[in-house]
Amino acid sequence: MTTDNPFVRRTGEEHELVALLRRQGISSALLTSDEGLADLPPEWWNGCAVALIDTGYMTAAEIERCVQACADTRTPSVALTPRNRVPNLDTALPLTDFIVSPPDPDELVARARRAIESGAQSNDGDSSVIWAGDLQIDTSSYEVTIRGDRVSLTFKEYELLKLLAENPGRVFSRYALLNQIWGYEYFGGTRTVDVHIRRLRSKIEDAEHNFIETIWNVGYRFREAR
Amino acid sequence: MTTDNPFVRRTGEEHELVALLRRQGISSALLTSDEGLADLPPEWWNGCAVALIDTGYMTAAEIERCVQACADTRTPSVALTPRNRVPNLDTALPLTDFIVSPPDPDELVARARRAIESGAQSNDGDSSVIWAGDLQIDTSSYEVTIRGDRVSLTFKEYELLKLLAENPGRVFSRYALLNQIWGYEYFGGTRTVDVHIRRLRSKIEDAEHNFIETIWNVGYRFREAR
DNA sequence: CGCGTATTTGAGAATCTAATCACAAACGCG
DNA sequence: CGCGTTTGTGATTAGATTCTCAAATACGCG
Repeated sequence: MTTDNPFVRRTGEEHELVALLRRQGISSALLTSDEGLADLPPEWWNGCAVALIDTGYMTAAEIERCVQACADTRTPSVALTPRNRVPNLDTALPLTDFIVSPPDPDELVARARRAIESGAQSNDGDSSVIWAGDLQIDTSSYEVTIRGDRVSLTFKEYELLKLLAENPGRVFSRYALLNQIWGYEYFGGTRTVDVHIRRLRSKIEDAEHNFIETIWNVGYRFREAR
Repeated sequence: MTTDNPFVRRTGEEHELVALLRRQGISSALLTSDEGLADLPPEWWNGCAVALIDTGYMTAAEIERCVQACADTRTPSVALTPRNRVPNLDTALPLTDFIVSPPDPDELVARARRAIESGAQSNDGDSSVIWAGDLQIDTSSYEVTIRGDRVSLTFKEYELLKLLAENPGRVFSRYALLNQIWGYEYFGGTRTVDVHIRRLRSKIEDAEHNFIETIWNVGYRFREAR
């Protein structure tokens, strides 16, 4: 994230907020004016996971332009609003969230996280999507897509993939998988797991894309993202 | 909104919050426990534009159940969270917003408004007509037309279609449908849902138009618009 | 390299779920 | 009350999923 943009003023307290978020692994920018906003290159926005908009000294029109710029670039936005101006907040603004300023650090971090999360959710209100490389698992619609293509999985295959993909790198023994997905101990077939893994693989993997690794003598795991 | 529900305790400060919102024209309920939540009839939720969840004395599991109940009924939810528990907020929860408790009145009103707004946006603004592909559902006149032709649905069929079509892509389990439309848990009859789905399908679908998808082992969903 | 063991694979049987049907009960209404 | 409509339920059927078994293949190790 470029730090020398003219309109991203970093004086005293403001700078601290961005630093605070960075310490939490969140890249942010603090907007204190709408000057030059329109001229920012797309790359700049890519380096900014969430924009803080300090509305303290802005006019309503300025605030709107900042909020709009964020919305246009799909950057989540959190407005810092003095307590006495909270009632004036325009609910029609495409603002992701707001926080009373001066903000409590924990609350700011929480709101920044939530703002980023909410942006990640595609269209559906409460849809939660697990991304795993080229794989996308939508747990609210039970849909799995691989590089955009829809994959049709059976229930058990889906459960298996979800469990593995939620825990990339973690190795699950067959026994553990049986317990987690089948819900009770099986009499007989630990082979059952193998077969389901096989069918799952045949649906989501091809020569150049391999997701599920076999750990000999132990079990299976989802390949960690590189 | 019924005020004598056992789990919606209205003691001192809490009651004031609901009253405060009502003075602003916002109907709300304050949840302080998850007891009896599942048994609430759909009408109850209709009278509640936004739910305040006082997380102060709840366990994480209780909170999750409350939040989930709101999400299931598409009621916006705002969690009242003590300052020291803000960092523990689970971003994965389908919570609409949160506010540090004890809340500032103006901020609470603003967040309640925004929460309600955000929920309303999920559908088509303020139009009473739901469009879903060739299907048009007029919620003010209870009329359904498909490519202009009027379809005559029974009450339950209409309710079912409306719920599904309002949430394209979202999967509803039979259990969820029973709760939402029938309003209480059924003894035995999950077949009931199947049969109503079938009757609905026979009225709105034909060989080349398929709206309702079956998700094996899970439930049904309205096909997402492409 | 060769052996024992673990995993993968294929195909069919067994099981389970959803769709369908037929009918009964409940409801609304003149 | 009698009739038509809507809703609920059990039985049956069709079809998809899951499980099992055995053969083939891959791996680890001496």
